[in-house]
Amino acid sequence: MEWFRLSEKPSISSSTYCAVLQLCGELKSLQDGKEVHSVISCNDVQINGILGTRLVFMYVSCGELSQGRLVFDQVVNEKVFLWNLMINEYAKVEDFAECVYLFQKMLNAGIAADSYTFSCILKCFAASGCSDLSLGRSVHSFGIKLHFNKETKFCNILLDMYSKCGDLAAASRVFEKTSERSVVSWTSMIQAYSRSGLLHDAIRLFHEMTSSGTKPDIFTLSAVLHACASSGSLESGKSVHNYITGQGLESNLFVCNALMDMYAKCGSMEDASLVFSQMPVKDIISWNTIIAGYGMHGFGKEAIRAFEEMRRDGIKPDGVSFISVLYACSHSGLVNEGWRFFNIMQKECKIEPSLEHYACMVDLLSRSGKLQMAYEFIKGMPIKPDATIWGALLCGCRIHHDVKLAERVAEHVFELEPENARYYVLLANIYAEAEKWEEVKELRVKIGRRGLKKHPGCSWIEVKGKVHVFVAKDGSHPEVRKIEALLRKVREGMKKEGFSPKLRYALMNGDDLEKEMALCGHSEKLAMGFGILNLPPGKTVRVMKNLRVCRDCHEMAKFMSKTTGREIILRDSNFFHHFKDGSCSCRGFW
DNA sequence: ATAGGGTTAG
Repeated sequence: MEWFRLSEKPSISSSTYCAVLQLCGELKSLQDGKEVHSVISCNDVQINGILGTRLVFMYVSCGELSQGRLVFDQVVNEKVFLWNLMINEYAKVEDFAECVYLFQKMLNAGIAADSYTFSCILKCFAASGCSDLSLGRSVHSFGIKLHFNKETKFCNILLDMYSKCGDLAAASRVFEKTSERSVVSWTSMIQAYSRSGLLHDAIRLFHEMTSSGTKPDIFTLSAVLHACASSGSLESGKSVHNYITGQGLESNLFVCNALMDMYAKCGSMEDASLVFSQMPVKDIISWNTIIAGYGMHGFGKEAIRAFEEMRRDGIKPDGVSFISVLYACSHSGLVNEGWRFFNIMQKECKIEPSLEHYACMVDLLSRSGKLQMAYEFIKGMPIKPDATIWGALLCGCRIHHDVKLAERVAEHVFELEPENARYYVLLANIYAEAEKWEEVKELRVKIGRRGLKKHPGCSWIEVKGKVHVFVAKDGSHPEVRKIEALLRKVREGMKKEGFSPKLRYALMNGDDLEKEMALCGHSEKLAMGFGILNLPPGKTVRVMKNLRVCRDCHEMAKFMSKTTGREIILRDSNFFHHFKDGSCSCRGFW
């Protein structure tokens, strides 16, 4: 710039301006860039396509998209590169409409799009997760006409676009047709299965990939570990871990973070903390993952200890760290500690609490029975509470059987999210547990009228590498008779020791025997029974469930852990229960 | 001269 300022302006050639602008763009110095632009204007230098491109590049690199667009509109541009530059910028800020507009304008101007143009526009489709896929499809077929489907990169971005827009079948077709699959193709397809909830297909594809000779990289490993984590397949996760060690990637930061998360979500905090302790370098995500892991398992004290250790290590907690530690407090009933962190966050760390933080606090208060205080807390929030905030209080009302307050809270929830079946089901359960059958019926009608669907309860367990799925009241599993016989025996044993079935959780109107039968059909009981019958003696029974665990099942699990001498680890939609010697790690806070 | 996939909380 010094040299530029001193030089005789009229003698500077266009290509020199280009070089200087290029530099300004790369250094992101808008001030200098603007100065060069004004010199160009003052000296009446003609802004041709080449110089215009540099100007646009300089502005967009400095984050001045609208300035860049002004220049773009002024210059005559016949080069595809400049159009790509512009389209890519709009794709980055997810301005879907502008991307499409420029794309069409470009075609009208007779400029031939290249594969990069397509990748920019498809990236924008993917980012917006567009519900209407017809545009994406037409861009796809247009790309085929130009034979871009021979290019692996083009296919990969297409695959990703379909996957992010929720069309798994189309994504899979693209994958099948990709002739030269790269590691990115495989990773994207694994991710596509994972996104659609087909976690075991994701894991299967990973094994297919390794046997096909394509070597997974850290992106692939993170993706497959995430699939293991979501499905809770500890055995699959361990086999991936073995692969990682074999490749010498066991010290990689990303891989370790994903590994820890996998172990935590598969119910093994021992393995998670082992990975954590052996990491040579830890970042904030590593710490947040371990804190959240302890929280999920009801190890509140350990979560707090990790949080303090992180601060001693000189890592500044971020918003997620506080969500994790508050969540841990709430699942361990540590109300005072929770308040303390909520204050530290604001006063010491200067972090403005977000909706998630408020949700944690409402959860903390209402879970521990301070329902009225939680209500006042919501009323005093400086930002507008959303459905999850009121939903947390509604959950608390269920735990503490407060029907009156639940009705008031539900009004807020239904107003904010009228289409979410979860909340209607939650209120219906509160009514059912209070035996208010008329109200239950009314709500069921309401759910039906709105065309909403309740997710059926479903549990699964891994035995010898195979996943066995149980759905409530579903007798299709070949061993269901044997399981039921076992459960009946357990129930008799419980009754002898004075544990009566928690009939209010049968959620149905009927006589006691009917209720007891309904409770016995719960999917988590079936899965636990199957595990006890089929796993070698002494081996921990690990069961996953898609919804919250039922209270009666919780009692039975405690009892079974005592009579069989086994540990039972049960993962529900947001928490782990460790049953051992007749008690549970959650100590009632869930 | 430009490019594609991944890890935490809810």
